[in-house]
Amino acid sequence: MYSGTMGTQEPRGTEQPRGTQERLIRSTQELLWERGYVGTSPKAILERAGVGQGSMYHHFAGKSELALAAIRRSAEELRQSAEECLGAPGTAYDRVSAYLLRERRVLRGCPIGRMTQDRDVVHSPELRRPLDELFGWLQGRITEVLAEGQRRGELADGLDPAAGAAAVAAVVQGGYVLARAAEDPAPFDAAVQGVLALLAAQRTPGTATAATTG
Amino acid sequence: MYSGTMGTQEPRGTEQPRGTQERLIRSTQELLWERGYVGTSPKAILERAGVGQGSMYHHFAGKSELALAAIRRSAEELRQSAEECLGAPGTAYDRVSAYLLRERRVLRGCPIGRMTQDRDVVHSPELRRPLDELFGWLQGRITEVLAEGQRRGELADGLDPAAGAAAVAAVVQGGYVLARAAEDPAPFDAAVQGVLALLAAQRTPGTATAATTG
DNA sequence: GTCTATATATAGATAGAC
DNA sequence: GTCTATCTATATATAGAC
Repeated sequence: MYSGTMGTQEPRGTEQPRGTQERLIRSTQELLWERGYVGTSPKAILERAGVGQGSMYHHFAGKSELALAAIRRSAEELRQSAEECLGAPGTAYDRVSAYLLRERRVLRGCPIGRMTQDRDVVHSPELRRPLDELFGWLQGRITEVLAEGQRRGELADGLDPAAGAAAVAAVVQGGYVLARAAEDPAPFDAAVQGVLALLAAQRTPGTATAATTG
Repeated sequence: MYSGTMGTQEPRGTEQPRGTQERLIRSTQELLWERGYVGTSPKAILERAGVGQGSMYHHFAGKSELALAAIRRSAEELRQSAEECLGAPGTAYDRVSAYLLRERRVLRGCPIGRMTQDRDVVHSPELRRPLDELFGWLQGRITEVLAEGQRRGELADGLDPAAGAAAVAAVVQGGYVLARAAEDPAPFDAAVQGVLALLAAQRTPGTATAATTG
């Protein structure tokens, strides 16, 4: 049985090869990102992790339990990464802009968004939950940022924060799709520029770039 | 060998069960949509089509050739469907709005967008080409519509048509992702409303709803 | 805990009868 | 053109030795 993503034993600090369980989770994260759930075999996982089959089935009951740990981990990493941009100081526009423009390896796509195209994942309540939670959090967080911008007088009152937030989140996920179809990051960048320009038009006069209006 | 999507023989008009080859393409379209390329087995295809294994390998060299025919067909159907909205009369905003609001079975996602998450598809130049062409066409077509709106004086000159078009296309694809993560069409609808509201703010004063300005 | 068999089902395709 | 064997490789997991 899988003994929990966080629990039992934290890295000792001087743990060299980082532990079998940890390596299994990491290689599963990578493979799910590259190949999706159905395209990822237990064999590929243990080969990339450099462990034997017995080890894998000792730490995890099977493929789906390992995938659950990997998906949770990826979602948490993504959440932290987004929060670094969205929680930074600056105007609402600046923070959303930072989120949209942060360095991404566009052609690799989103490790969590990708999972929504995997039948076995969305059909499993357990596996789907981390996706739902991450994107729910993300939209909520962007909504907060936009609403705060309105309260501060940076953004037009007519803007619907929740709808704007959904559009921003969708542009990122859809940008990946367009970029992968073209095998070129350009459509992603264009979509981001497009939504940013539309959002910029919602700024109130005088909210140019840096407004330290607490 | 597969003898071409369009060619050799068109439906006779009174052809009852529609032909083995046609049934194979249709069931492949469905399965690729539901399960993706890697998740679709030849066995599943022929079972859904109701034909034997020999028939399938008689008409198509293998899975990838069949997938190519199915993907081309789906892309063409999608193109026609989009053109019905984007080529309709009305203001640029109305036409883009019609495209964004047309009836979609949101939780099923986009049959072509889905393929971008399939490693075997994007790594195959032949299989990826129809995706590239469809999304390239789509963004170009929306760009035209927006640019035309500007020329007609309906939309603000400051709007970048190509970036706006990329954003619109991305919102649709990303909307599917958010909706599937939530197992609920609501995020899709919210994203569409969000981008439409932002676009509406680009309309010039006096271009309310129906402007028959030829 | 980790390893090497072993086992069953399916994937993807070929061969050859009708 | 269509069908039923047949075939090899892999997916996913279990068993049991060390």
